[in-house]
Amino acid sequence: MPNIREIAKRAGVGIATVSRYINNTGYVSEEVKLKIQKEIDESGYTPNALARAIFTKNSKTLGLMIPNITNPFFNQMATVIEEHANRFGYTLFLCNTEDNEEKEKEYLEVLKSHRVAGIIASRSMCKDEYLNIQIPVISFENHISSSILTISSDNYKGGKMAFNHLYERGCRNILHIKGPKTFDATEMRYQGFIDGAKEKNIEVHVIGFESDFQVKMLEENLNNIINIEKYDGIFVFNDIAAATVMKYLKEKGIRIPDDIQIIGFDNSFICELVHPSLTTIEQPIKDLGALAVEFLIDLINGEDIVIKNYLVETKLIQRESTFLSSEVMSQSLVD
Amino acid sequence: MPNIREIAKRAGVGIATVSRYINNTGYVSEEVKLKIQKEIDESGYTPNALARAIFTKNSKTLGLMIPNITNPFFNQMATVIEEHANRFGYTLFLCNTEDNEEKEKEYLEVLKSHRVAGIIASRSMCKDEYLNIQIPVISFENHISSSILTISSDNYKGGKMAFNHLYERGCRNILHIKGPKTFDATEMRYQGFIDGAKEKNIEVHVIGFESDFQVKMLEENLNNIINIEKYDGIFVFNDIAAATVMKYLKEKGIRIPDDIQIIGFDNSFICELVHPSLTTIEQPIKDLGALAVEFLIDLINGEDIVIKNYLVETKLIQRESTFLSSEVMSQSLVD
DNA sequence: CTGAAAGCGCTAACAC
DNA sequence: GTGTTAGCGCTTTCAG
Repeated sequence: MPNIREIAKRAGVGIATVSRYINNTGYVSEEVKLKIQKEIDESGYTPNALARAIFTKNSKTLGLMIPNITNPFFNQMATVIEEHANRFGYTLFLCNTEDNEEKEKEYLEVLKSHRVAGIIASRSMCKDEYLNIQIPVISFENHISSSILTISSDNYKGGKMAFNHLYERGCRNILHIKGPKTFDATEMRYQGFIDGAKEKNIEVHVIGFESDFQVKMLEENLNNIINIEKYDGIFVFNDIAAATVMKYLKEKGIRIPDDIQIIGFDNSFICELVHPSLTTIEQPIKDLGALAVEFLIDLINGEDIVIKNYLVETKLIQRESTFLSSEVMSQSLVD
Repeated sequence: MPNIREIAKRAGVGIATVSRYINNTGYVSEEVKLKIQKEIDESGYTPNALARAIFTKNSKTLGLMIPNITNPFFNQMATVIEEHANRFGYTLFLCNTEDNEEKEKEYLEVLKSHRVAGIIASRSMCKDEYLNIQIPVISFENHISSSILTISSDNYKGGKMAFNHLYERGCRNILHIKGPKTFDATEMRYQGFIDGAKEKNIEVHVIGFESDFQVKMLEENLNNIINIEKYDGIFVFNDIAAATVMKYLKEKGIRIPDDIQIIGFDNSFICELVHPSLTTIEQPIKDLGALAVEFLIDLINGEDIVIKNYLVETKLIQRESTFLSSEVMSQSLVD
């Protein structure tokens, strides 16, 4: 791959002229333009973004720091973020932290060394490392520090919504299967759920679950609930875990929604794939991703962002795992 | 963020000494080492990987070009690839092509400009663009060109395995729901399936499906199969599509595996999530990903790789959607 | 309109 | 052991 000097020489012009032509900055005569383009085409020249970045102090790259690209929520976020970043001319470094502090720290160093223009992070395990970072950072789902804008869906309201939905569908013996304590998002869902129950003076049960997306462990947990059949409604912290619960119930011969109604969180593709389809609280992933990128680009461009917490509304998506409206009619007669 | 000159000045040493210290190349006295480290710590200095790359001609970055990080197969691959790349000190650019030729071409330019050390690509829509590329490339799943090593699981054998399994489980009226024509992988599964059927002198039916991972479209297709209940076994090109088929069947009151047995492909987490759990052909994703990275690193390091096609064995994972062994016993008496 | 030259941050000869 | 210097490929003044 030739460099700009080579192109300049071949085209018989100065190096600055080639630069001006490539970047469309300053005047270049039509005639010269053609000559340069010809040399570029023939040699397969592509400007070196690294050299450019060194000078312009903008690498046009972003770091995406997430626990696990295998998780539907994060891979959907990644898709939206990638698409938007692209629109602004930015390319993404993929950093899977595996919720591992060491790995995240290392990645943070790598991103710094590659001089990424900004970082979008979620569920940090080394929040202190972000305190004196000189790179613009946006966080989603989890709070990192008071100086970093966090974008998330309104998990609290979502949790309350979940409770209220089960309540309205006639459930009075409700269980919440709650996510790991270290995740702000699932913690908020739990809070919203609890508060919803208090408002209706309903006593609810909660069991915790200590790691993300590990179906096996969830199954073990479920076996510890001796009388799961005594509940008539379950709110699970996310869709995949909810699907696992559904499977467990089906295997015990418990009918959904007839015996137990169930509601998840996220509105991932899983909801439509399971039978019966899963009622859930939708997180507006497209909005979350778009906002994250737009705020980050603003920060990169030196704009001041005063807001430190940005909540996006969630939405109930009703499906078969809680009674559909037609069935609710007849059910309410019984109630 | 200071630069190396700044650190050198503050530590009262030469710039080359700092470089030597950082890169552990050449001698530096203990005393000076301490002074330099102190300045690095105090200033939060991180070496500029961009500048370094310009000189060393190795950016220590790789491009991962895949259709869609939302697809479980690709996000699992991405996870393995990321992990291995990391082990060799490489960081990944995430490039979702969406199976879109324009997007892939643009990304190829971006990757070139960022001087990635290598590219791992799958399911390219612009194979010609790879012909004269000056960057090491490894492809997985799909063939790009005769000069590019393709790593994939043995989809042909996998397809045959799927047929044979259904056959052994007693199915004689078998349907294959086949993936898009443009995907080498699903095409090979189809071929293996067909050939397996020929060997047993069984006539099979095949319906095609023209886009990836679009559950809605699959459902529309299914409605066109008037008599799906006449089949007793179905092989679907991947697990998600298979799960969709299962759901469709359940809604029609067809029992799995009693009325129709079903087998998928990939062994993604979906298999364990659906009820009954889904029998499938496992792709050894960990091996595929590890191999892809290792071969790519070899290429980057200038090694010659003569092999142009590397197949990894698939494996049958039997679950409830085809009879489990105990049930097979009694079933074979009937047969 | 165009080119020479300085400088971005780094590495590696090459002297001392 | 260490510092000076050239040069990696680029952009951008600043003359002409």
